[in-house]
Amino acid sequence: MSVSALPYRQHNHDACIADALADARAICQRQNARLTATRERVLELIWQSHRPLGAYDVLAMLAQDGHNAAPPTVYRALDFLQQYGLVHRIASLNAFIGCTHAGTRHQGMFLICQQCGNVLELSAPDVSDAIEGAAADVHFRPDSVAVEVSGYCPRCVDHKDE
Amino acid sequence: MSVSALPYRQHNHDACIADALADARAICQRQNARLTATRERVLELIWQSHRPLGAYDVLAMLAQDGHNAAPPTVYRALDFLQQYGLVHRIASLNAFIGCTHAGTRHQGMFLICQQCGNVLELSAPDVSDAIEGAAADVHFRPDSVAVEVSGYCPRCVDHKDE
DNA sequence: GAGAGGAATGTTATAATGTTTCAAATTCGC
DNA sequence: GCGAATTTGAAACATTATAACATTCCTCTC
Repeated sequence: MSVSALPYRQHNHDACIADALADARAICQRQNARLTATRERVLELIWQSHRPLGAYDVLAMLAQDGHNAAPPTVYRALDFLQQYGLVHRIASLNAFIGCTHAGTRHQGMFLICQQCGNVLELSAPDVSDAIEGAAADVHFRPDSVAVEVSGYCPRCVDHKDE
Repeated sequence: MSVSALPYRQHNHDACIADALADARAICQRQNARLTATRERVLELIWQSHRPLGAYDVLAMLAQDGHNAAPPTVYRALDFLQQYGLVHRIASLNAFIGCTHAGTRHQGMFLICQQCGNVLELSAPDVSDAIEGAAADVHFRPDSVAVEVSGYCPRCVDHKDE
């Protein structure tokens, strides 16, 4: 819950990882969910950066550990992590990213930088409200919402044409 | 531009198709874009329902026409249609749907019914504004926005537990 | 209306992403 | 420890998407 809000700013990323893992352990314990070694390792790998990772990227990194895993291993771990709100899947990228609001009730909005690939997850109540409102207007009942915004982060917007 | 706003309501769907094709022809002519036979046929197929179609679904339907096409044919046609705003890709479904706001400047929001599979595209200025605002707050410059809401349409919300 | 140049399509192969299935191992509650 | 349930392993397969290169078609110019 203590994670820096701005991935593209200088920060001690090891702290991001450590925080995320600590949060995950707490969340799983509270819900009697088993954060097994594989699952934890996958979460750690996902958190290596603020760039989303594909399932097969994770698979390759596991292979470097000497863990000779097959695709289902990774997908299962990712399913588990998603279920407990520890990672999100970015549909437009077929990739996964660590959740920066784990444990809190939220509906993510993702700002994806086309240049550097970093993704910032925002919790934007205004956006959620507007979506709920628009859905209610046509009597649609939302279940899950994905807001994925592709564009340029503050660092990259200036150097776009170089 | 004359298309019914509510896919799951009774309507003369042939009119949807005819309108969409007429709009497409006008839009392409205005921009000197070639709406070739294949492209038009793909658009027509996409419009067969208000449910999104996968590229390989389109491919299979083309095959029934006797058109022995390969995947690139379909993907190229879809790319073209997307480029001119005639279809949208729903990332969370890996599928494509006819645009109900073709020709107008808009940023779609998609309401996807988990039960019946119909998709309603809304043009929701409130949502767009909220997203732009939230992005601006963190100095992010949006380029393209995808809002995909999964849930239950009015028709299905009542019969959900049967 | 011949021919050059560009756009569109055909064709083959392959890459990337995700799932099914069943067996083996581990963990949990008793 | 023992049975049940959960988790993981392993092999095969399904689905979605692209690369690369050849060919055809269209348009424009002369």
